[in-house]
Amino acid sequence: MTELSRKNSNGMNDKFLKPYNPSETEGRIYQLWEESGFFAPENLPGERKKPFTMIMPPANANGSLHAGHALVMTLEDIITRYRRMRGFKTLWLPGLDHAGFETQVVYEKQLEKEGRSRFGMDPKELYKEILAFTLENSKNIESQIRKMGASCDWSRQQFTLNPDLVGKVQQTFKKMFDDGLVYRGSRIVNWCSKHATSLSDVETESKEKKDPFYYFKYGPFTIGTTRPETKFGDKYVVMHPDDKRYSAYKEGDTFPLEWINGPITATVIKDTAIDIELGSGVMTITPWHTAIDFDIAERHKLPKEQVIDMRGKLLPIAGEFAGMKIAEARPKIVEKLKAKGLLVKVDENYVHNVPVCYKCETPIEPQVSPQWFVKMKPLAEKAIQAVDSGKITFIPNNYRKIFLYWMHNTIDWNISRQIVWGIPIPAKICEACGDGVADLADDIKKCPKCGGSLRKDTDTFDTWFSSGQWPLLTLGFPEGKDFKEFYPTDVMESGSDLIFKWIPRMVIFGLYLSGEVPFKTVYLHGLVNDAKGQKMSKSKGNVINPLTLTEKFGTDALRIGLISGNTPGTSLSLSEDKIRGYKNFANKLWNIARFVIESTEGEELEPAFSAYTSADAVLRLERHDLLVDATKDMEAYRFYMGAEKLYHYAWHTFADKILEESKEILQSGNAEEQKSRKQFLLHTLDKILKSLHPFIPFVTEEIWQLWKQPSEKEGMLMVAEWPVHNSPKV
RNA sequence: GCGCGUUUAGCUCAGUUGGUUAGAGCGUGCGAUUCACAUUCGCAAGGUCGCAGGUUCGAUUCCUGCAACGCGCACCA
Repeated sequence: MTELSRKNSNGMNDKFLKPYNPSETEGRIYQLWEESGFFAPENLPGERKKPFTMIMPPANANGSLHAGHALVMTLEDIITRYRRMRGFKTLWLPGLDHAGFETQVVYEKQLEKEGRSRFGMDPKELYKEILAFTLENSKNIESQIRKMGASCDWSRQQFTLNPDLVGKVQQTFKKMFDDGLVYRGSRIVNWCSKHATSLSDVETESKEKKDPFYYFKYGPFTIGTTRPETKFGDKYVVMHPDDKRYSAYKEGDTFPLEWINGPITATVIKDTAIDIELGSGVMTITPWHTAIDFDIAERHKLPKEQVIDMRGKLLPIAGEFAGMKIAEARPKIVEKLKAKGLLVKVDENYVHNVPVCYKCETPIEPQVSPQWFVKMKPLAEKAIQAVDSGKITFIPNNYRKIFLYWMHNTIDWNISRQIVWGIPIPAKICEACGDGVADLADDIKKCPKCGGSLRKDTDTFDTWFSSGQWPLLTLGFPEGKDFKEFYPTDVMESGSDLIFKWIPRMVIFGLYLSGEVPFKTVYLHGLVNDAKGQKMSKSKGNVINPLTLTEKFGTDALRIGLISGNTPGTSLSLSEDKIRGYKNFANKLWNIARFVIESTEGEELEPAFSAYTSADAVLRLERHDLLVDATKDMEAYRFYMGAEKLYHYAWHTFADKILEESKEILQSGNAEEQKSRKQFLLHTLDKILKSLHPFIPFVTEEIWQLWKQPSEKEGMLMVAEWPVHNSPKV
């Protein structure tokens, strides 16, 4: 305080004589905020009845802050600070996600570097190592979130692996099992052979690949494939029932043929899933490794045979090729078929999209595997209803369509993962019939279906199974005090890439467990790309570290640079030049404050002052219109626009025009004119600081502290009232 | 292939329900500046608003078609 209150002979604070220094200021100001306790809603001054709640998307506890996080923190902090200044009982609740598969992948990479592998490690030991790794990293993330100025309530911080939360997630599983919404089934799943786990449909990506497309003679038919290595067990040939070319063949007809490893007998199947137009209109099926084939086999009750094992090697069915990896076996198999005269032709330029593991890009090997599934249809229907009836608003609005499309086309969700890093599935598996049963208390001893003996399930939940319940879990559903007060939350702000992965799951769990939507508004921001609009990636070397930018230009500059011109939903290009420009703005504001304080020496801001000259009255009206306009933008989540308007007003209207002409008035105007102008300047500085505070909290608070020198913490800008009082219609 | 989106100044992008001379930031050029700020100020150049139709008194804005790009989904027959 001594430093803050030191003034020079003119009454000016010495600090203003130097340029604004973010690195000296930010840590100190954040500490001031945090110590005030105002991040927690119950500590906020005044009487606040209406709650405003936003849950922070839990950061992955496995890395450090990237440019995308910086945007999340900025947007959400703007929303939070604005609501707080509007008098809401504001809660922004932070948290961390163990990020199951993601984290395990990161850790496995580290193991690889050390020449170790998770295969063969004691699962408990591995879990302990990853936990230590995660806890270490999470400290990093937290301090980086603080650096961004995030005014979130650290006292309520949550972690998905807190024992309390783990218990609740497991209870949800039990409830869903009892309600018939979770079942165990041997179905075709996305399998990553490298990581040896199943993945949900959103954990795969398609990658364009050019592969040779082979045509083989299959008895009297020609079949095409890019994957000859799966064809060993193919003994059903399928065609469309309406295909005239093959009307001579009847369902169930058999014929002998020479195949890869010798003569086999094939059977004709007719199925409408076949596309007559495509190729020869005939294909053989590999039910164990192709989703469509699996469905056909199910429909016709055909046997399924595994050809490739869970680590991507061929099984004994492949004969001489057994034990080989796919890449090695494929050319050899083609060679053999060619030698036998069965190779008809090869199209070398076949381009297709191959699903790959989104982490390691290993091609997904569909496998039939016993897993836990969530029945999506009944849950999705509720979500559709909620959105259709307007209970959830999407910003931008086109995500509503995407959300609904997704919900109308759900497939059952595979929630079990064969990894240790995650929440254990509280279930037992029957050794005899393979069925599973939810078992929270570990007190079921015999299979309820067949009486067989049981083993404990060693799988863990898909991470989205827990993060899908995040709004409920963080607020202490069902009995927590916070849950009663703050649920449903107001806004969920998230990356647009999570429109499938995360948003629908939260809606589904919210409706299923609590009967209410988890949030009323979904705000989706786009990707943060580099200056050229290219996606940032380590391999391209164009990753911009937000913390480097805060050190160089200050957090405020980064924040407002990320926000202005960034419309929701679309990706933005982040360039250093832009941020540099906003660094100048922080300093400009600093000097505006210095000038106003200096030139109004001896004059106190009179809240009720009204004796403005006619010229000043006009300026006052303009200022009012601008602030109302900006408030509308805030209410409509047009932060990019509000920020720009306020920026433009502060710099190009207030500083460039009004301050310039004030020099004249303050020197040669009469007493009335001078008084009027001084009051106008003081009021305007006051309102500019307040309205810009959500965007650039550090410099505005620092100026405020130096200017007002509040003796009570209630006098902080952070909890000052927003300069427009009523809610303008948007 | 299906769906969603984008296309406006050299670059990155705004443009709020169709309405005079289409805007911002950065960049560029010229000039100013001992007086809050060289992290400054003023002035300027620069756009057939992707292309082709249509609706309208009037279209960057609405509709149709096309093209290019991006994203998502499907497809390894």
